[in-house]
Amino acid sequence: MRNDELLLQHIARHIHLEQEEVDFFSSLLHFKTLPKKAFLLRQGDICKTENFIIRGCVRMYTIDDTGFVHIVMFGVEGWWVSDLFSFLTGSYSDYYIDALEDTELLQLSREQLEQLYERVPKFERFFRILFQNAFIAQQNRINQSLSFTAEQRYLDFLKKYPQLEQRIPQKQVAAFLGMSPVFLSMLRKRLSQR
Amino acid sequence: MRNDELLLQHIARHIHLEQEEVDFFSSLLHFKTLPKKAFLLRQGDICKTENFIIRGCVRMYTIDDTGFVHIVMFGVEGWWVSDLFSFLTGSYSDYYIDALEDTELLQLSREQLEQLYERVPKFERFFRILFQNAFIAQQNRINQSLSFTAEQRYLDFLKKYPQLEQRIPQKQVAAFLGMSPVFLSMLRKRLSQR
DNA sequence: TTAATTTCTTCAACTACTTTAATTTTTTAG
DNA sequence: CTAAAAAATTAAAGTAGTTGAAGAAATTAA
Repeated sequence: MRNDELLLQHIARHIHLEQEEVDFFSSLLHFKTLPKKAFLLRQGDICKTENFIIRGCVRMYTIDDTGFVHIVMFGVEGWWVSDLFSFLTGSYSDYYIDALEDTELLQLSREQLEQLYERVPKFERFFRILFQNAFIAQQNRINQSLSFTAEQRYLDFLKKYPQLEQRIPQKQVAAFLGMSPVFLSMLRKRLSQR
Repeated sequence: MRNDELLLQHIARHIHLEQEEVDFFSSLLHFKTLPKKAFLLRQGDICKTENFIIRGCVRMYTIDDTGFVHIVMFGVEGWWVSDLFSFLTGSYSDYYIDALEDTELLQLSREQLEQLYERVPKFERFFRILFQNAFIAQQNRINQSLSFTAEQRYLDFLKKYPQLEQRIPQKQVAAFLGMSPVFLSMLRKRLSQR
């Protein structure tokens, strides 16, 4: 199987491409493996790529003054990750991205992306829909962080990403949900006793 | 001044339009006034429009089981508001949108938007950039809701939207920042005493 | 396989923030 | 301009979630 199979499937859901457009697109992609614990981006770096995950799992996070980790997103197969702001403006990133499992990525640099928009404008549509959906998901998450208790956030996480909990250490789940690992452990006990 | 002046300026920052494209676009817009306290959307409604604010101020919020208001976003001049998920899927909305001041809007329905994408595909680019920027802003807000204290969130709000605090009741600011109005009042006192 | 490291759990002390309720100030409406 | 309603302040009691510390369990590495 071609390593861009998954990505092409995702694209085909939203736009139709001619074979030559597929070939051009594929020629722009750069394949990269990221072993577990390796960094894709560190605070202070400039984010040079948009990254599509074809296998594995990454987290994107910040570290505060007291050394705590706060996870802004997990990325698994079929997701895009990058610090978009740094990527688009060339500014230094506040974020870290590293691999929680051995991971395989397809990368697009900014110049390549711009070439792509120019040569195949249909990709404007593809990314418009991609960001539109990402925006909706984030708006929902913001709403829940305002209106849900820690327990509700955890239960919703289980429902929304049923497979993810097995793959990710519990303390990372806590750092994603905005609670301490100790409290998440307590929550889980309380829930299991019902 | 034409009532679509502001919107056309925003668009011109990202794409170039021919006069006939401008005219076609303008012909799709529907002007609407929303008096203070009037609803643009209620929970249970289907969101039928994307709304560009040319004057005034709105809030988008949910109400939880205990009757509390949680504000997901404010919108002022130059911002788009809608429940995108409901708008795109036709599902019932969880959100309320109402006006905090007398407000004027330009509205686009889904059919009109689809016509627009078809006749002037450059708008794919415009909305791609719009959602891309909105995504970045939201990602930042999620990160801050995870890693900032209530005080840091308030100070950042003041810095990011210096003009907004004058226009919006303090309790709404609290509902936006994810703290109780009582606590925000305490915070402000503490800060002013330094 | 074992040692080393990381993660998870449990408990108790603590704190950032909420809740309730009473008073004052500001805004709105007639 | 005045009355009524809404918003902001203050104080006190309460609670959801944190912190720190110590042991148990699981994972990693050699």
